[in-house]
Amino acid sequence: MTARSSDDKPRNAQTVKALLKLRELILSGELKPGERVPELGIVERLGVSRTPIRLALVRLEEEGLVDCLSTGGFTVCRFDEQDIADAIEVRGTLEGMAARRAAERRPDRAELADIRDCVGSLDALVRRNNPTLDDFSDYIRLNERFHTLLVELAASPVLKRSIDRIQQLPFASPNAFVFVQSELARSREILVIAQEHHRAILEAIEAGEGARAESLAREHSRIARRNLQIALQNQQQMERVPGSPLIRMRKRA
Amino acid sequence: MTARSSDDKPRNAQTVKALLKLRELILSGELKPGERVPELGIVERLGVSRTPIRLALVRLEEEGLVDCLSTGGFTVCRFDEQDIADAIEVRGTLEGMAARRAAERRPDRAELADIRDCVGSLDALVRRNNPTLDDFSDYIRLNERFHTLLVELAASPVLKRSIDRIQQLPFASPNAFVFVQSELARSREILVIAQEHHRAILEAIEAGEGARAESLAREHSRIARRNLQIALQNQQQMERVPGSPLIRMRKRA
DNA sequence: CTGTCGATCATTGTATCCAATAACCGTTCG
DNA sequence: CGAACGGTTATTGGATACAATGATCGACAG
Repeated sequence: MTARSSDDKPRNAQTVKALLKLRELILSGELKPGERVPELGIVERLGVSRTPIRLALVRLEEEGLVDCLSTGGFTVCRFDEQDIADAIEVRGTLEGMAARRAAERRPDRAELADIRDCVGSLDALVRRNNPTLDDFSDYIRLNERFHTLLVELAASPVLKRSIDRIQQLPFASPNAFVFVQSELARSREILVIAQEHHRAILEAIEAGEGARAESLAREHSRIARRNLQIALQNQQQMERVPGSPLIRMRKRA
Repeated sequence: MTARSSDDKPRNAQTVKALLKLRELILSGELKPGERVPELGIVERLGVSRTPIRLALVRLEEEGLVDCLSTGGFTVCRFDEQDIADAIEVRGTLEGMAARRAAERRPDRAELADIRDCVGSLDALVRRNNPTLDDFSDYIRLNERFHTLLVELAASPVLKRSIDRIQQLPFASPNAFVFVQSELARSREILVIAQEHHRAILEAIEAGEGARAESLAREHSRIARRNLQIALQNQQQMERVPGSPLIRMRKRA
């Protein structure tokens, strides 16, 4: 989609701009859930003609961020707590399948080099007694890398695509709720547990233990579920979840 | 997407036409894997202007049937045997999650009525000693219904959407390989086994046995995997697989 | 013969316009 | 007050035109 020609400017630069900006308007809450996306308003706002905007909206619909109306046009989608939890679980289920497939493939030394390095780096990070904000930043980067490498080890384009697609929902990504950990009194402990999962998943893959790898990867996604529950008790944290304006909070009786 | 106004003609009738026709051209092999989709050629062929065609192509890209080129435009995707097997497995994994979630929800009598009827109808069908072609037709309809109802019982829009998306690949649908069974000498036996799975999945859901339901649903998708293997030995059968022109057959050395 | 360059043509992305239809508002009636 | 209707305005889908760029072909040089 970000089709790039030789000078690195996409051939469809206006469509890319429309897509990025629209996504931003939606995720920031400027375009509110349930409201119609006003094409002409976006035209004025972005300085792009309607055509690329309409192409971008079709893509955003496939991402799950907008729905089309029977009368024409699009509205911004809304998600509730259950949707978030389910998205995390779908990701965990598919990553579980990726871990199992990775183990079943019996990857060789060269294939495992990157993920071993990554787990080693995560280990060194987690071993620090008082994690700084920089440490947390590094953790987020390496965590994402671990998940990416895990999926690549499964060597299945179809599976990767399915995982990428659920992760188009911003709150479904592996790092979506990691920030919650950084604010807990026992934040280091949770890092320790998460890293134990990473390490054990790698170990299971190395040993060709598919069922173990799958179970561990699915349990690993439970950390995000736990963080979701924590964030739900804290409005300020919930506001920091990627895509939070799309999330309808349950009314307090 | 098929946004329909009050008189049942979609407001975007040209875009729908373009989408349906393009999909057909791709799945029938008229637009060949690896080849560029010629917009103007499609304009002439369908009698639709370029705008709806381009909107349809973006949707087909999200379906996985076309890829965009860095130089602009789209090419038809190609899949190999591993992609098919993986698509079936992703579907099975997600349907496994659906079955587990359905069981965990403890649905009441009313919620289970439809799927019970469906399983009952499948039972009556499978009990016949010599299945006719009409029987097979009914089987296909009821089989699809079973899978649809199963996913609905999970009561998760996010999960349903993930399953719908993998099923956009034609060879990943629950019925994609059922025809292979109709041509086997022991075709009734395979129906019996498949129906045992349906029945047991329902039983597990009724009993709230999530792990059992999940395992059964995943094993159930293995029937399609088996039929894939059978079809791979038989060029004529392989040609009848939905989307077969997209599939690159392995060269015989 | 092969590679490079330039010209031409075909294709695609985008902007703009037109027409259809949905939404909104005001008025009237029960 | 609420519902129905009609008129007006706004919005969206589709068609078309224009410009940019990629692909192709022929000529020339090494």
